[in-house]
Amino acid sequence: MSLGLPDLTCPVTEVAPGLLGCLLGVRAEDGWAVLRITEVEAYGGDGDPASHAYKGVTPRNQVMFGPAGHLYVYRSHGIHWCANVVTGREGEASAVLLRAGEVVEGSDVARQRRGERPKPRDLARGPGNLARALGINADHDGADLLGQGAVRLEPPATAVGGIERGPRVGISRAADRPWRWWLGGEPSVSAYRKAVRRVRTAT
DNA sequence: TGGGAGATCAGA
DNA sequence: CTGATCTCCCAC
Repeated sequence: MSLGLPDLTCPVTEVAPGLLGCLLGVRAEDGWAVLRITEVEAYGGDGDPASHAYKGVTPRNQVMFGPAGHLYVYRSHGIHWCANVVTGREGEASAVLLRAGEVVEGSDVARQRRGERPKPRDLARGPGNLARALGINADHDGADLLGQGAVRLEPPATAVGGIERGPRVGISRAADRPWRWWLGGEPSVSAYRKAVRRVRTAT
């Protein structure tokens, strides 16, 4: 049960569960929407082979090495955008992947961005869908979450409880680490899937 | 409810 | 060539 925002400079495995229930507001070109975070994953920290920062700084992951409280956005599978909250001390890359949430404001805009197909609970289910529902893209990479900018992170509106924990989704390395946390009973939480290596393309 | 395949591209 | 994914389609 947390009240305010967690201290983002703490170790990522402590910060991650503290982000559950927090609110993330995003202003994009086509509108403003707010989301209640219901599922997260920790990356980085001490030698995490599943982290984008595992092999050091690159143009893509440089935001992860910066100060806590900024948004790290990357392109996934050439199709989706995924958003992370950078944590820890400057220089030591670590971040919390936002995997799912419940849209609490601007659901009309979110619906417009996601299309008619998905059910209400699927609006921001899964990291790619979450980013799309909020209108997050490369423009938001590096955004300061604690100021009055386009992306803002705010404390939970109500007490948070019922936190559950388990292995991360869709990764092949260090797949056994229980670095995913979610709010039990929340319909927006991703279904667990093991990582599957693609076999090959014919010919 | 869950497994399998395709889409599509940036990173190393 | 692989991947911190999603959606559609099919079997059970």
